Amino acid sequence: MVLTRKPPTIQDVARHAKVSAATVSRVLSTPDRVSESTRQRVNEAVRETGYTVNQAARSLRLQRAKTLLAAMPGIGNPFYSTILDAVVTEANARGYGVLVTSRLGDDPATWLGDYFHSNRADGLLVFDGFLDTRRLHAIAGEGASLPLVAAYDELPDPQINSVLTDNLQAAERVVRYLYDLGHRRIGHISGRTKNTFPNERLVGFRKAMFDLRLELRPDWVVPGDYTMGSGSAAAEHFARLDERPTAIFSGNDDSAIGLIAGLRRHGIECPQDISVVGFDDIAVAQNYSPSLTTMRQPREQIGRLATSTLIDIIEGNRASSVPARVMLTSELVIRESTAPPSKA
Amino acid sequence: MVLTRKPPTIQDVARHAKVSAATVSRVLSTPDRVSESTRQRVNEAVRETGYTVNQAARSLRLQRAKTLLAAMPGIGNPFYSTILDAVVTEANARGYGVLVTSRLGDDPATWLGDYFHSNRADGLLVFDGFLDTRRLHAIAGEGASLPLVAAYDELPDPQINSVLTDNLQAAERVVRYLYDLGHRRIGHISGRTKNTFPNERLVGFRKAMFDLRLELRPDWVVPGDYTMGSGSAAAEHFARLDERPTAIFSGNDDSAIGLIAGLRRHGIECPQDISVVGFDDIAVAQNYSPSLTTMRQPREQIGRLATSTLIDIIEGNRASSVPARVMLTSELVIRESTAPPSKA
DNA sequence: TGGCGGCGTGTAATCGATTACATAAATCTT
DNA sequence: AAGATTTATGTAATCGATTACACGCCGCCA
Repeated sequence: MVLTRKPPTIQDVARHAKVSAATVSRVLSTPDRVSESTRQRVNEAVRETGYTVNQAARSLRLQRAKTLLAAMPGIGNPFYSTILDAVVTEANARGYGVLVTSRLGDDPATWLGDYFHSNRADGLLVFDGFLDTRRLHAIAGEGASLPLVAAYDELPDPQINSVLTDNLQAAERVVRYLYDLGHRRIGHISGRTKNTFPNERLVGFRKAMFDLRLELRPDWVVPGDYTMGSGSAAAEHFARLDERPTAIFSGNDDSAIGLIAGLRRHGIECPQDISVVGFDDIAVAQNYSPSLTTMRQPREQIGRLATSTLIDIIEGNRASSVPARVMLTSELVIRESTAPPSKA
Repeated sequence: MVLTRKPPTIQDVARHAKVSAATVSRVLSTPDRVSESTRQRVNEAVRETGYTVNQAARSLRLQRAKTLLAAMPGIGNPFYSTILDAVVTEANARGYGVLVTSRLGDDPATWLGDYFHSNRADGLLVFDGFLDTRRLHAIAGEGASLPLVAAYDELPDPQINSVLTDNLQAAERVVRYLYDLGHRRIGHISGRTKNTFPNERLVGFRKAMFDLRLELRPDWVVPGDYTMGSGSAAAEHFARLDERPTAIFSGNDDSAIGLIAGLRRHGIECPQDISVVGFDDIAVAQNYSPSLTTMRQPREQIGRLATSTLIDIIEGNRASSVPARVMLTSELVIRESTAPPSKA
C-alpha cells in the first residue's frame, strides 16, 4: 500500500482498473451486479491504491453519517464510562463511529440539534437526566423525527425509545433485604431530586419503607448528588445525630464509599456499627473495604442494547410505530458492608 | 424556527434573503467582505430558516472534518475516562467534535488510518501503549503526515508529538519517599512490560532502588496488568512469602486497591503491617480505606493540553518543524496507606 | 471625460461518492 | 434469424458548501 500525498479517490481506483467510477462503487456496495472478472480487477485496484471511501462525500450523498452521538453528564464518572465503553464497542462492530459530548449548560437542544441538522450524526443516545422531556421532544420533534434512545433513567414519556433498569423495584428490594437482615431503622442518601422526573431510587425507598410500615424519619433521608463528597457530607450529618439508623441505603456506590470513609473518621465502623448498601456495583465496589453490598446495574448491557436499538431504528430494522422500551433487571450483590444490626 | 421535513440548506437561506448562495457563505465565514445591509438581511434569513451548515458538505469541500479521534485502551477505566472528559470539553470549546474508539485487536494501523483517509477526523489522539511506535509511524507516515499527539506514556520516538508525565522520575520519588519513611525492603507491582517501550514506572523503581543501594529481590517485583484483579493476585503472592517487604509501590491505584484488599484477607493490614503507595490518584484513592498515598497524575491537564496541541497542529498555529513535547509533573499525595515500618 | 482601482455580488467549478437512466453486448425465444 | 430480454457498464446529475474568477458599479484623478 503506497501512501501518496493525497488519499486515493474512487476515480483513482477506476483508472487503475480501467473501469468507470460507477463500477467501482458498485463493486463495493452491490458486488452481485458486477461481473466476476471486473470485480476481481477492481478489488485488486482497491488493494493497490489503498483506497478507502471518503465518508464526507458519502455522507453528503446518502444523507447518513454512520455516526452516533452519545451525550452523557459526566464521562469521567466510572458509571457512565463503562456504558460508553459498551456503546463504542457495539457501534464500531456495526460500522458506526461514536461522537461523544458531555457539554452541559447552554441550551442542549440547540447544539444537540446542530449535530443532526449538520449531518454529523444519525442518531442520539441520551444518558440520565441530561435533558428533560420537553427538550428531548424539541429535538426529536414530531416533524423531523430524529432517532433517539434514552438510556438508563426512567423517563415519564412513553413516546421516547428507552432502555432502562428497574430502579424503583430494585430500590425496594434493597430495603427489603435490609429488613430481612433485621434492620428496622433505615436511612437513605438520595441523588439530585430537583430533576424533572422523580428520583426512582428515592421513590422506591419511600415505597418500601411505607409498605413495611417502617418509620421514615426526615433526618435519616439526606439529599446528595451521587458524588463521594456528598457521601462524606452525609456521614458528618449522620455522625452528629443522637439516634442513628442501623443501616443506610446509599443511592449509588460513590456516595456509599464516601459515607463509609466519612463514618470511619468518626469511629463508626461498617458493618459492625452500621450497614451500608450501595447501588450500581462499580469496579471498586468489590475491592473496597469493606467490600460493598450493592445493587448491580447491567451497565454493559445497557450500553449495548441502547446502541443496537438505536442503530436498528436508524436503519429501519424495527417497526417504528411502537416506541422501543426495554427494561433490564438489577441484581443484588451481597458482600461485607451489610450485617444484621448489632443491638437488635 | 420552523422545522421543515428536510433541514434548510444554504440555498434556502439565499432564496429567503434574495441573494446568491455564495453571499450567504461569505456572511458566515468572512462577514467583512459583505455590505452591512446584505449582511443583516442574510443573518435574518438564517434565523428565520434555522439554517445550520451541513458538515458533510463542508468537510468534503474543505477536506477538514472539525473532528478529532481519540483512541484509548479502555474507556471504562476511570483513569482514561477522566482524560477523555477533558479532551471532549476542550475540543468542544474549540468547535471540534470527538470521535472515540477503543477497538483493540486487528491491526489498528489499518482502521485508524481509515478514519483519516475517509475524512472523518482531522487528527488523532493516542493514549497509552495502545499502538507501538512502528505502527504510529505507519499511520502518521512521513508522506501523508497526519496530525497526531500521543499522550501520557513515554514514547521512545522524539519525532512524535507528545504530552507526557514524568513517570520515571515520579516512580523514583515514590521509592525515595518510602526510603525516607524508613523502609528498606520495598516491593513493586508492575504493569504490562511486554509493551514495546519499557514500563517507565518499573524502570524508575529499579533505578531508585539501585541508587539507594537497596536489594532488588526478584520475588518482590511482581508483574501485573494494572487491574484490581492483578493487585489481588499479587497479594496472594506476597502473603505466601516467608520474608515480605515492608512497603510495596504499586504501579497504579487500581492494583494498589486490589493489593490492599487482598492482603487484608490474609490478615495483613495496611499501613500497620505494610505500606502501599499507588499511582495516578483516581477518585477513589482519597476515599478508600485506608486512603491511598499516591502519585497524582494531572490527568485533566493531560487531556486538555494534548487536545489543544493537536488542534493547534491541525490549524497550523504552531511551527511544525519541531515536534511538540510537553512534560507534566506528577505530585505525591501523602495519605493513610503509608507509615514508617513497624519492625524497623 | 476616460480610465483605473476597489468594492460587492453573482456564476460556475469543485470536493468524492452514489445511482437513475441510457446504451451496448450477450443470451434466450420461437 | 429477428426480436425480446437480461446483464454489464458508462454517462451524467446530484448531495451542499466554498471560492476563484468575472462582472458591474461607484468614485476618484488627471
